[in-house]
Order: sequence, then C-alpha cells, then structure tokens
Amino acid sequence: MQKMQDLYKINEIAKLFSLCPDTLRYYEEKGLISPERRENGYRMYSIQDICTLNIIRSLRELGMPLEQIRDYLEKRSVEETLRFIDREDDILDRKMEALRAARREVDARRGRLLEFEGVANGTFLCRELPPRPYVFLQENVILEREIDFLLKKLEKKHQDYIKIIGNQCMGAILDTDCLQKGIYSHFSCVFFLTPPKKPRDAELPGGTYASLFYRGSYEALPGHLRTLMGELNARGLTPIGPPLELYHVDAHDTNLESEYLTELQLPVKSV
Amino acid sequence: MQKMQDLYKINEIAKLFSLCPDTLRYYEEKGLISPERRENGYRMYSIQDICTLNIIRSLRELGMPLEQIRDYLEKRSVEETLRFIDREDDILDRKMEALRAARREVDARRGRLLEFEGVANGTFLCRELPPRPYVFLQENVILEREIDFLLKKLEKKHQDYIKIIGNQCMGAILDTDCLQKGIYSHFSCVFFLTPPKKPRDAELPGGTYASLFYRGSYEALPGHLRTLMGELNARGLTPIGPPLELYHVDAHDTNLESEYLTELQLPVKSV
DNA sequence: TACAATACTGTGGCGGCAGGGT
DNA sequence: GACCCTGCCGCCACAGTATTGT
Repeated sequence: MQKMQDLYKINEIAKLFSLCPDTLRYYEEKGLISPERRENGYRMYSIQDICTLNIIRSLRELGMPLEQIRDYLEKRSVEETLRFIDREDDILDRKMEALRAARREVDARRGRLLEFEGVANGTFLCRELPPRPYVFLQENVILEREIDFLLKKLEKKHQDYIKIIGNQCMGAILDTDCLQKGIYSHFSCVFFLTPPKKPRDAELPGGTYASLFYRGSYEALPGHLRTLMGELNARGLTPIGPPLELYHVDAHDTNLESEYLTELQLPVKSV
Repeated sequence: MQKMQDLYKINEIAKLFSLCPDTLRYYEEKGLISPERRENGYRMYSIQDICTLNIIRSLRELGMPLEQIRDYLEKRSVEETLRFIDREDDILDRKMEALRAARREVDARRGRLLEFEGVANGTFLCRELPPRPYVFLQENVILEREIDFLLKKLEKKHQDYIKIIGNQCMGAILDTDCLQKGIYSHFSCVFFLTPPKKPRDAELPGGTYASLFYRGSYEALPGHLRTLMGELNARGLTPIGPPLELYHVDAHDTNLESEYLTELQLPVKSV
C-alpha cells in the first residue's frame, strides 16, 4: 500500500470514484470543486474534496444536474439537507409513477397482442357488451386515410391518460348517411374507449353486438361489411345503430399489413 | 377546423407531437422517417409517418436510443414486437430496482438525520449492544485526516451494497498502542457496519458500551475521550477494548462543523 | 540521460434536441 | 417553409506539451 498522505493526485481520485480524470477537471470548471494546485500546476485533492465528490456523485446518480448540486453544496446545513432530501423524495416519487405508468402500458400492450394473436380472419361472434365510455372527435366526413391523424389529435387532447400505443382501444364509427348511399369508406367519428374512472365524452350503448374480425388491409372494409350483413341476415338479426371499427392490431404493432386485426362491430336488436 | 388532407407539413406534425420541427428533421437525418418532398422541397408527412412517429416517441419516452429504435422499426412484426416488449420490461425492471434502492437510501438518510438531530453535545449513556457485523480496512497507523480517504477505499471495495452517504454507519477504531503512549489521534482501522445479510469481515463484539456523543470538530477528540474516561471512573466501569468513533453526522451532511455529531464508544465490563 | 508514466491544456465528439440566422 | 450552424449537458477521448519518477 502506498504511503499515506493528505493530498491526492487526480488519477488516484479518479480511480477511487471510478471516473475519468477529465470528469474531475470538468467538475472543477463548473465550480463544484476547487482542488489546490502545486507549483507545477498539478491538482491536489484534499479529504474535503473527496467528501464533496461523494456528495456530487450520489446526487448525480439520482440524475441531478450539476448546477443544482453546486447550489446545494454552497448552503448545506442539516436543516437544508433535510429539505433537500424531501425534494429528492418528490423527484423519486415522480419517476416511480412514470415507471409504473410505463409498466402498465407495456403490460397492457403485451396482453392485447397475446389476446388477439390467435383470432382467425373472418371470425364472427355475437355478444353482450356493457356500455363503453369513450372520448371522440367528430367530423362531417372522415376518410380512412385521415383516421390516424384524427386519432393522434384526439390523443393529444387527452394526453395525460391516453397513449395511442398503450392499452386504449381505438376505433372509428362509420358514417350512416354515406353507408345508405353505398359509400363504405367514410367515417363520422374517431374515438378511444376510456377506462372506467377517466373522463369521457359519451358512451357506446350497452347491448348485443355482432362482430366480424378481419385481418389485412383496411381497403377490404366494404367486403367485410357485406359479409357481416350477410351473417346478420342468416341469423335474423337487425342492426340498430351504425357499424364501428376497433383497431386491435395495427401499424403501431407490425409492418405486415397481413397481421393487422380489425373488429367490425354492429349493435343489433337483442334476441 | 382546417381542411382534411392526407399529407401534413412539418409544423403541423411538430405541434401534434409537441416536438420542435428540428427534431423531426433530426429523426429524418438519422434515418428513422423519410417524409415525401413537394416540388418546393417541403417535407410532407403521411399517416404512415405519423404512425412511425408514435412508435418513436413512445420508445424515446422509455429512454431508448434512436439507433435501437431504427433497428426495431425495420423488422417489426407481431412476434418481433412481443420480443421487444419483453426487453422493455427488463429495462423497466432494472430502472425500478434502481429507483427503489435510491428511495431506501434517501429514507435511511433522513431517518439518520432526524434520529440524531436532538442529541445534545456531551450526552453520555451506557447500553447493551448486540454484536455488530462490519467490513474494515486496517493500517498500522491512521491519522484523522486520512480516515475519509480510507473509508472511500473501503466503500469502493464493497460498492454494491455500501453507500457512504446512505444508511451505513461508518466509524474508526482508535489505536490502543498509541493511546497507551498518550497519543489520542491515531486509528488502527476504519469500518462500515453492515446490514444483517450482507458480507462482513468480522463483528464488533456484543455487550455493554459506554457512549459519549460530541458535536463539532474532530480535533476535540482527546478532550472528549478524557471526559468519557472520567465518566467511566465515576461509575466504576472498566473498559475492555479499544474505543471507537461512529460518524453519525459529518461533512457529507453539512458544511457547519458545529453540526457534526460523533459518538465515542467504549466497550466496558458488564455490570 | 533516456524512458515511461502522468500531469497539464485544449479541442472535438456523442445523443437529442433547442434556438438563431439567412 | 428550407438549410446550416451553434450551443446545451455530462461527460469521454484525443492531441500536443510539460513535468515527474526510475
């Protein structure tokens, strides 16, 4: 072991803290430490400097900017340190919450992809659904290619709790007037279904819904809509509202159009 | 509301994503998006670009570097996305654990400062202590001014679970030989007490300890040591081991030497 | 006196932007 | 709008030179 001393050279300190010497010079430039200089210009670090570096590193590891660290270093007392710790705590809280939100999003997304992985193209089903709260954007006429832009606008409006890639189920409602004229590719509204306790603009009514799941391009919508209508007729079901599309797997999840999964839903008279 | 279109200008997209236009140009430069150009050179963003930007932003918010995002964008499929989600999950796990560790550290530190806030200078007490595991660095002779350097070395050696600013109680054992010669400022060992399940080099023996808490400069140690000895005599207690110092509040917590709190401890024969 | 090692200063780079000028 | 250039943070890495220890 080297001889004990009370002043240490830059390299020694750098190794002690697993930093590179430039970092120590950088801290000095920013006014966080000011080691003595020997006549030859070499920086000599004291025990006090080591102590200061301990503080700097521990705060940097929490992501605190150097400027704030410098401010704190200047006016430290036990009281000030306690106040400081409370602020750190708040920062940690916020980071924690952000992480938890990210975790929820990731989990929900995985759940969604796994849930719909096995659904075959053309699956038809008829089921009861509860009322579903949603937020929406309405327009006179919405073309298919405009839907994503509007959904993004809608997301921005509700950005605190809607994440387009996350777990919110998004969709669009077809325009009834256009449908009656035989136009199958115009929508009147785009929406996100929202979780129970979040804001809502309205509710999709509860009741019986007939669904057709289809894979692939949205251009095939008219065909699928006709298929769905055919199924309804075959079962003697009567639609009681406009059809809507739910985008379960889309361009956010895959480059392959063939993997897209869309649910075409139509409310029908209860049986 | 502006007329619907299927191509959007840079400013519109920037606002939609709450980014500045330069960021979009930067993403393009890095090969993440490639919007069309109009004859005048203006970038025109399509629905596909919006979709890609959704993905980019959601990954950037998790801290993923642009290069990795680009790699992912190139080979996306549902399967690939699921693999990707698992990796994100791991990253979140690691960040969570880091945050929890930071939280534990911050809490412990606050606890320590509050615990010792009210302790008056010169407080004497005598109490039973259990065996305390510790890690240490031993030297022939350690001067007071070298202690911090050695503690830092010791911390580095055990850096996975010891944080000098956190909750580990650190201290030094006075050198018995020197004490007998009347030198009160030499130490033989610096140490950190370690939590129950962590590595240890040895244990401070359990038993009865007499303690003197003192505030202020370490230079006053000899005087405080004599005070402690005086108290022992007055109570008919016999020391059965070398005295040790525990640094409860030190230069890591405050700039004010007067706020330092050191506990001088001496094992004594059980009564 | 030659030699490597270490120190110094200064510059330039990184990612991911923000801002300015033209 | 376009383009390009500069600066920001918190570093890391290099270049070129001076000083040290052996």
